[in-house]
Amino acid sequence: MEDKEGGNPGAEFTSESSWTLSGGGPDSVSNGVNYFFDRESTSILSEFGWDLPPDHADEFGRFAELDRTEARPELAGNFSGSQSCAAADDHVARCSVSGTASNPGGSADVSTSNPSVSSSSSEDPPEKSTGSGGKPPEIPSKVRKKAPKRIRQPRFAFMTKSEVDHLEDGYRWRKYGQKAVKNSPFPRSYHRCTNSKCTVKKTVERSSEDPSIVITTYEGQHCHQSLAFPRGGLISHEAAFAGQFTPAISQFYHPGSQLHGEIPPSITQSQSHQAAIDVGESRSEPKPTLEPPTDEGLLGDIVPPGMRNG
DNA sequence: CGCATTTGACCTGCGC
DNA sequence: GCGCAGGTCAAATGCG
Repeated sequence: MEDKEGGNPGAEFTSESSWTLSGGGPDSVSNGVNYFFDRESTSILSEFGWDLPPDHADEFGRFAELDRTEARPELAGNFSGSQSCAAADDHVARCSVSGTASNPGGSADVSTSNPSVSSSSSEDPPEKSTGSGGKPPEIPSKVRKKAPKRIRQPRFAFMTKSEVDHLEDGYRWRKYGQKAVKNSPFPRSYHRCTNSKCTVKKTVERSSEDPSIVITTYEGQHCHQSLAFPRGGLISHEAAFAGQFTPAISQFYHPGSQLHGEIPPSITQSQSHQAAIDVGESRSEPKPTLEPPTDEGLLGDIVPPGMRNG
C-alpha cells in the first residue's frame, strides 16, 4: 500500500550466504561484521545532497563500513583483535563482530576482489538456514509451516548513535520477534518489511558496549521503493543502504587496504558519519574494477540518481 | 475491524 | 548427543 512496486529490479541478490569475517569481536551482531564509524558527526548526507531532518542528522552522523575480511585480507589484519566499539583513533571507532561463517571452508565471499565468483553463491544451496527451515515439524499444538530453505541474503549493518531504537528509514516494518541477546542487556528485535512482496528483514539492537549506539542490520533487498525519499527529508540514508545500494559500498571502499585509505578524504576525515556496513557481499557486484569515485563520490555508487537531490 | 506489537514456543545450527 | 543461542512463527493482545 504504501510502497510502489518495482523499485530497482536491476540489482537483486538472491542467495548470498554468508558473512564471513574473521577477526571480529564479540558483540551483538552475529555472522561476522566489522563496523567502522567516524566519530565526528558531520553531514555527509547533505554533502551528497540528502536532506536529512535536523534531528536525524546527528543520529546518522556516523559512518561505518563493514566488510568481510575474508575477501580483504589486508583489512582482516587490520581488524583483527579489535573489540567491539573501541576507539581506534581520533576519528574512527571500530566495532568488530565475530561471526559464524556459513562457509567454514572459507570462501563464500567474493566480493571485491573477485566479483565473478561471488555469483556462484547464489546458485548454491543455502548453506545454513538459521531459523526455521529444515525438517517438517511435527508439532502437536502449534502448526508451523516450514518454509523451504531459507536463503541467507546479503546483510548490511548500520551503527547509529541514537536514543531511539527504531530509526526511520523510509520503509514500513513489522516487528515479528524479539530475543534477548547473550552478553547484552539489550534485546534484539526482528522486523520484516510490511510489503508482502518484499522479503527484507532487519534486526535492531543496541550495542552492549555503548548503549547509545543502535545497530541495525538489514538483510535482503527491497523490491519496491521507500515511502519517502531522502530529499523529502523523511527518509534516512539508511534506507538507501537498506538493500539497495549494497554492492556499491564495498566497491567504494574497495581499493583494498585500509579503510581509511579507501575513504575519500572528504569523507574520511570529517564527513563520514554513518555507519554502513556491508556484510554479505554481494555477488552482484558488477564492476570488476574500482574506479575512483567520481565527483559523485559515494553517493554516486550507492545512491541511485532518483534518490538524489539532483 | 484491521493492523501492529508482544510474547512464548518451536526450530535449526553450532560448539562442546 | 546435548545444550545453548539465534531466528522465526503464530496466538494473544493492544491500539487507532
